[in-house]
Amino acid sequence: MKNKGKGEKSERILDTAEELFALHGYDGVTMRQISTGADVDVALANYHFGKKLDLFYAVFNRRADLLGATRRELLLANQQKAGDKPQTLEQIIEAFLLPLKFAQETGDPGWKNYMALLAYVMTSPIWNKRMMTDNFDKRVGEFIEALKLALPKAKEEDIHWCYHYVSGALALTLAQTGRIDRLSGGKCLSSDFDAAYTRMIPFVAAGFREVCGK
Amino acid sequence: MKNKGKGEKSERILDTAEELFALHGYDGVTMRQISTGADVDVALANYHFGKKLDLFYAVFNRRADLLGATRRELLLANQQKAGDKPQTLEQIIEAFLLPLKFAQETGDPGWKNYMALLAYVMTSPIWNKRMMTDNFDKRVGEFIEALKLALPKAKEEDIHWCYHYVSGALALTLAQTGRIDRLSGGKCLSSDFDAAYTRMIPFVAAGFREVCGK
DNA sequence: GTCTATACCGTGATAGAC
DNA sequence: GTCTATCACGGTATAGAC
Repeated sequence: MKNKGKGEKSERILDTAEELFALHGYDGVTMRQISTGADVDVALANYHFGKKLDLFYAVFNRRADLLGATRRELLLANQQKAGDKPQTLEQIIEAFLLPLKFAQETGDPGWKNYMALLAYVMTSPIWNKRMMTDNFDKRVGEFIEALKLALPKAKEEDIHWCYHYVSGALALTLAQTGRIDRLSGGKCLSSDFDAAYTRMIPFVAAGFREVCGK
Repeated sequence: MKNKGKGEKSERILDTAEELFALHGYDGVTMRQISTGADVDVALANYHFGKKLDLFYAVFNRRADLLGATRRELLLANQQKAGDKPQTLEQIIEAFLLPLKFAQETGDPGWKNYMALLAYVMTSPIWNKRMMTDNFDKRVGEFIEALKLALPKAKEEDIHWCYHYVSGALALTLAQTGRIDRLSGGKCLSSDFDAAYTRMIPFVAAGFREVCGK
């Protein structure tokens, strides 16, 4: 039976691959860079995970499930709290964003790399189609449904476009490009997820209300 | 003197490279794919543009100047129209977004590819640092200044973060990943820039007002 | 000056021996 | 699990045709 990530070297391969893929993209990374970074033999990644492409999927899927589960839990918990009334917009958006903030706060640097990887996949025409479909789209569907309940007057297209803007704002945040650092002369930091999320929630909530009606 | 883009083959190389880089990223494209796509010899791209990296820069810079100039013109025209009063938020945001809409409406498919390329560069930690600094940051500085005038009560950090959200929403739109098509069951289309821009303006304007104060 | 044919050499992914 | 060989492919330089 193939080791599914229990071995130490196996984990190191995933961690290194995650970091490098996040920074340089799939094609910008070689198996040799990964094995060198993980301090293992060139062939070991192959042995554990198969081809390069399968390693990429393994890296992406490792944390995807956990993220999806946390999002779902938060959304359901809020729904129970709200009882019969629809949730507020802010609650829904929080349930969507907070799991990423929590992950970041674990201190595991792997999560930071994973977020940049997620941004890469979200914004790539190629990878988005191949990878977001299986792992994320279903969960997003649940959010869209919650949004419809919270915004009963809204047209469906308007909700979808607004969700798209949230998704974009989130993706650029996850990408941690360092641009806001430059543009603000150091007053804001790409690494400051807390600053990003606290403003993002009111920002997008106001946007939703404006476009989708109160 | 080297041909700076006047020759027909030279243009074909740029167009093909633009399309492929936009879709697969820098490392995902080979010089041979580019020359095959442009139907020219492998060595010709080298002759006109030098190394692969220089070709990438040539592709990126070709339309960057035009885009920046149009943005500047619109911003200045609005400032003159407004006279002493500060511009409205909506005007500023429009001056920022409309040039991309216009470019799209020229019907030149190259612009569509360029937009996806721009999204790629904007969201990549590596390329953002290398390429957005020279070409775009100065112009963005002017927008941020205009925003400060329109939102006199705002803290500088708040403006920067809100600009960051706009930038993200825009990047994901430019990337044309096709995700909104899937999630909306075909009700919305990635290719429909008009739908994207008309909602984006009120969406982000409301967000700015919420976070940065009226 | 524009372009093609071709050759070079390094590097990459991966399979198979151990 | 590891080491090594294979073989294709990639970027780029050069020589010379038009």
